[in-house]
Amino acid sequence: MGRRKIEMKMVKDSNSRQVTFSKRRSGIFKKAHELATLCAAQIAIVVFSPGGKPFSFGHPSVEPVVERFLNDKGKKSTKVYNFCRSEARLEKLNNQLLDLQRQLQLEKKKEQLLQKAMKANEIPNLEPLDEMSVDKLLKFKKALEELREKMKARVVEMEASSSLLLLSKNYACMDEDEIISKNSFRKWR
Amino acid sequence: MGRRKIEMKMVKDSNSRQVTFSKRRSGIFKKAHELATLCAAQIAIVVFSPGGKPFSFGHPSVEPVVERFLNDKGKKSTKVYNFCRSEARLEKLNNQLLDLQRQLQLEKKKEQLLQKAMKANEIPNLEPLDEMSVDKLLKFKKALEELREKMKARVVEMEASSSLLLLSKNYACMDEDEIISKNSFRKWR
DNA sequence: AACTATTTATAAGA
DNA sequence: TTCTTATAAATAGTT
Repeated sequence: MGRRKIEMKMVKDSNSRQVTFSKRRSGIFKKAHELATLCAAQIAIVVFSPGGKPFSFGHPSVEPVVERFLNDKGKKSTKVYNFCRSEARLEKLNNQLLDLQRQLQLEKKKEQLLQKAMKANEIPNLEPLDEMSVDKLLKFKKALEELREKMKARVVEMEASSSLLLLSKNYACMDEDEIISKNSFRKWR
Repeated sequence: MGRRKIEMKMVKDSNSRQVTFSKRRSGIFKKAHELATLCAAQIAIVVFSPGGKPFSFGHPSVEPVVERFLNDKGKKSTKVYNFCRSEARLEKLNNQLLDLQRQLQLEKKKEQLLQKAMKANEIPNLEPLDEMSVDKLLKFKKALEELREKMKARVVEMEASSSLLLLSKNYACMDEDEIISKNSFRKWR
């Protein structure tokens, strides 16, 4: 499009490349705005210039669109990108918290009882914890360990920048089940 | 662009709107591909059709580009999106894990000791836990409670879909020092 | 930044 | 839906 047709290869001259980038970025953002207007569609674009500078366009804005996308994905994808629905994740976190709370209350009560018992038996400075508590803590620890391993792998995978998204994703979806196929996502091509 | 010039308003007819969406989405994705090829640029696009179906294009793929963008943002913005560097976040998680592990080992050892003591003193079924352990667990619980509260607020705010990003952000940055104010988290809108 | 000769995208119609 | 095509829009090279 222009005075001449150009080859679809990287523009070699750095200055020309920057000019082409600016022009085409503007063009794409304009098209995105039109798409959003004409079709009442949400769209987010993020792009890095050859020099590494970030640009973005979003309707209504980048973040909610991206998050909607990432959340949606979890409903359908089986491999790495298994995000869960927010509600499910929240509920899970809540349950973990409630478990912890119950545990702690139990511990505090037993602590009191045990300390009394200790005094009565002249064994100082000991506090109560039943086997269930220890078991639950061990399970929680294990889950966190798995999370850490996944994050490590991810960090390596993505060069210098690790995935905070994936962290929370894996954490929240630890035992999620509703998953289909990763390939169903890229409709383009 | 076409047989006729059209007004830049939402296409009223639902079918026409879907057709327009499909055509223009293809066009934008093609332009994005060209931009990436010509300029060696990274680009990610996510878009929802009028019917709410997600489509995406990414070079090299959506996630790393989006994450780079979000991470970059945190470095420069004093406002909302203060993500932490991945490494810092990972290290913090690691430390939390190590703390938990130490705690558990301590508990297990004390449990054994206490059970022996119990038997010696004829007090059955009690296990050891020192005051430090309880204190640490209480602090951890408190942090998780704060997280839960933030998530709840967030979910309400964003209609049905809560912010996984913000979850992990708040979680990983729980005791970060480069946080400006608690309110600075809800920036959009 | 502006200007155009061309190429490309696309609205309507089939 | 897919294709055709007249026209609008984008843009490569130029000034």
